[in-house]
Amino acid sequence: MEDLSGSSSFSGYISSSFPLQSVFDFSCEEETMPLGFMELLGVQDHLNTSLFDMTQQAPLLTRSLHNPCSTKIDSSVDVLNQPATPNSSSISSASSEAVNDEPDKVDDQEEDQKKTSKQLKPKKTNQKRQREPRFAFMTKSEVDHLEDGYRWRKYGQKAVKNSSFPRNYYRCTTNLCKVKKRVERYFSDPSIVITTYEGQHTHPSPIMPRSSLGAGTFGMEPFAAINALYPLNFGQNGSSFNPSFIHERRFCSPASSLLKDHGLLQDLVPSHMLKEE
DNA sequence: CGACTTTGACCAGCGC
DNA sequence: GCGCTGGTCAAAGTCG
Repeated sequence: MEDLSGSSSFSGYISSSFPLQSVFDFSCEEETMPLGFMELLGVQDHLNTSLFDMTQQAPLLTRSLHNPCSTKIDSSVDVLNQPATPNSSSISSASSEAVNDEPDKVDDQEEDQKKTSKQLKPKKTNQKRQREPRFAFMTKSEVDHLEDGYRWRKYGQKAVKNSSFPRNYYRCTTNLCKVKKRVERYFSDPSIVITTYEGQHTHPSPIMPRSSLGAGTFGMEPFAAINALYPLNFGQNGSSFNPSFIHERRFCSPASSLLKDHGLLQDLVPSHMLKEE
């Protein structure tokens, strides 16, 4: 399509397609962790075994993405730090913005929409759109929509600039649950799916049988498509996204809570795979 | 028939 | 102010 050829950097792609480029903070510093991934998914209280755990049995993709650097900071992005580890149970819910005035806006919208049947949403001035905290990660998968234990309804699809693959928008089908997710393919490697979650589930996973997850077999059928999983960070300082963070994080800070004993990548990545390209 | 997907249109935010 | 792009809505279509 357009300038794809010129912008083969992942960060560039992220910059254009994710409003979260500032969020990819792969520095090795230990920072406060407002929300863990599974907390964002709303499953931490319901499942001891996370999606990350699923991948322990799956070969992790250790691909080196192009051009690690280059970042511009998008200050509009929610600041959300990396979940320490998927297993982390220490949680401080401090997602900076998000959450608040949603109900009011929703009420207004609903009323107005009822009044003006075909008319679309009332305009909201004064305020920027408030967004839920987000968490993005990459998976290597043949299917776009990865099963994560929740039920999702697709509500939109958009062609994305700099990508020949459309972005799909999903919403949790559970009543009162406002969690959304976006799914798109990495334009330079269609086998990689980038999933971005927004918001927190307010309910247990409706379709994930807990008993099937804990032990060795843990019902892999819904997850069979997942070959690899990259957590993408939501950092605070807009430092560069480094696609090789998978490797670097492993080595850069032994004391880092990101990786400690049960750090994500140590859980996920066999050491020999890290050495492979 | 209900749940879900598709798809075109509309709106908001942002950069120029 | 204008145009571009991302995000969302909702009617119509599809599927089980």
